[in-house]
Amino acid sequence: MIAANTIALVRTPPIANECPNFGFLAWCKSANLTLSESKKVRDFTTHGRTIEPGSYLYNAGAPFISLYAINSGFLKTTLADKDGREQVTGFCMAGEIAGLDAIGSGTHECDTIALEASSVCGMRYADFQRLMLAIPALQLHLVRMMGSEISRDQGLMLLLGMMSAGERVAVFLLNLSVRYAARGFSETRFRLPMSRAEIGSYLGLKLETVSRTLSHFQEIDAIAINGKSIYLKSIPTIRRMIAVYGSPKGH
Amino acid sequence: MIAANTIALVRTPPIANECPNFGFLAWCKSANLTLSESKKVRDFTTHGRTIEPGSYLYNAGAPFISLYAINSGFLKTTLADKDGREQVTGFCMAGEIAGLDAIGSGTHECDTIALEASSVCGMRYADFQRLMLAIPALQLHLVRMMGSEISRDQGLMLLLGMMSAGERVAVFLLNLSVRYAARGFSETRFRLPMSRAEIGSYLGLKLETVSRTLSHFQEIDAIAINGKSIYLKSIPTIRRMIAVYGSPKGH
DNA sequence: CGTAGGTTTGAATTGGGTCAATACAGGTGG
DNA sequence: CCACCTGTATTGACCCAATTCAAACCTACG
Repeated sequence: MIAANTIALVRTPPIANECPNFGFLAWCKSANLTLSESKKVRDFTTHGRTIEPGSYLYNAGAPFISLYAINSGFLKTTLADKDGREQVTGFCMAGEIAGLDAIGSGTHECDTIALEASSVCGMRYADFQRLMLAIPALQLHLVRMMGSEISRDQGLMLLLGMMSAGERVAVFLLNLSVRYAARGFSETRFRLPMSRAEIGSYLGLKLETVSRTLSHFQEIDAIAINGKSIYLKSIPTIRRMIAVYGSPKGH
Repeated sequence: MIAANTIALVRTPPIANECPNFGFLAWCKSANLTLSESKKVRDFTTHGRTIEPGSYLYNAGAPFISLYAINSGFLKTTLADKDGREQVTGFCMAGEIAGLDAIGSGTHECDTIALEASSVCGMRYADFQRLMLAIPALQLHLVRMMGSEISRDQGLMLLLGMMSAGERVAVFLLNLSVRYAARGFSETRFRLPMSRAEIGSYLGLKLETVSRTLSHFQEIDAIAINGKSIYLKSIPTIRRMIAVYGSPKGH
């Protein structure tokens, strides 16, 4: 232990370098941990695991070992019912945490799959629990994270329960825009790393409907889209699609 | 303090009597708390608040003060988007906990409204947090509860995203059946305390569709229904409706 | 350069929504 | 005790948004 610490003093690069851009340390900051607490977290963190596009970060049914902070890349989470039908339940980008779905049951309920080459930091949940006992702020932060996951899911339920295709796609684009902006990327020009079918699955629509809706948005000059590259030409117009442009199910 | 304890020894009825049937103490048991830990929880619990049908346990936007354990009765939670459209996001029955939606943000996101006369026990979250620091098992239990809330929501997302009307209603009936059974009630004969419109809102359907689907289930002799009373004549038949009886959106 | 997977677009179909009329249940008051 | 009234539930006829089926079109990649 002492030897390890001593060595660490010599060869540990600045903290930021071990979790480039995003990762658990950025996350510690948002949890308001002190520097020494952050160091404790770092000691239990594995760095820089990379995942090829199309391969799994973890499988549904796998025992819950670790939480993952996404450093870079883009992943999807999918949930299957017992009849084999599956639905995309979320997309994960740099700066976000994956694996929360398993905390309740101890088993992953989702598959989490890279859409493009991604890099993650991992932390064993057993270690995390031990740290939580020592660092109350960490505990609160976990609860808050799970709370926002619940809010997110409930927003999606609202979307799936009562929005028209146009509204769903608009919500989806605006949500991505906000998340890219929060990470310092352009809020108007970005890539859609997922396929039309995956967007459709997430929104409860068929891929053809997604494609048609995007074409329609392009016709009315709200966006320009070319394959996976999109440019939001008028965010206000897109925003106006929600709850104004036809909501056949709304009251 | 000492005086209070002394008095308590004399006049405190058996724990169960303060939380009849369900409530926080039943819940402590499922959290594997020791008796003395349970007593601590009880000391912070308010008992027997009753809510008239149609009135609110709490409003969306209200600051998060307490968690509630449902003793008896039946409530719904509804979520509204900014355009005023609202959707039922869940039903709560005796033995379940309400208020978890607020833990993330500190503000209730849902309205929670009694469908029939209900009685609840309350516990201030501030006290709960303090107890969590003292009782690690409580902490784990909260996290597990939030985890199951996430699972529940994701199941509903699956339902809303890819199931036909028949499947949705079948899932709904089977889910209620299981929950009633878990509480010692009949799994085949029970009441639907909510209106058709509320069922529809929860399932992403219109009330007419719910009514038609129930009538159809009755025609094929899977159920007998009369207003709010239902009898599941053949649970296997209902189970077979899921993913077999037409799934227009399924693959 | 050819093949495979993803995307766009068109035409036909349909599940569930909308509108509307009727039936029923639970209270209320005469 | 019954006639009335109000809100909920059922049922029918029609309609439309989104799905399904199908064909053509890209784009990437070996």
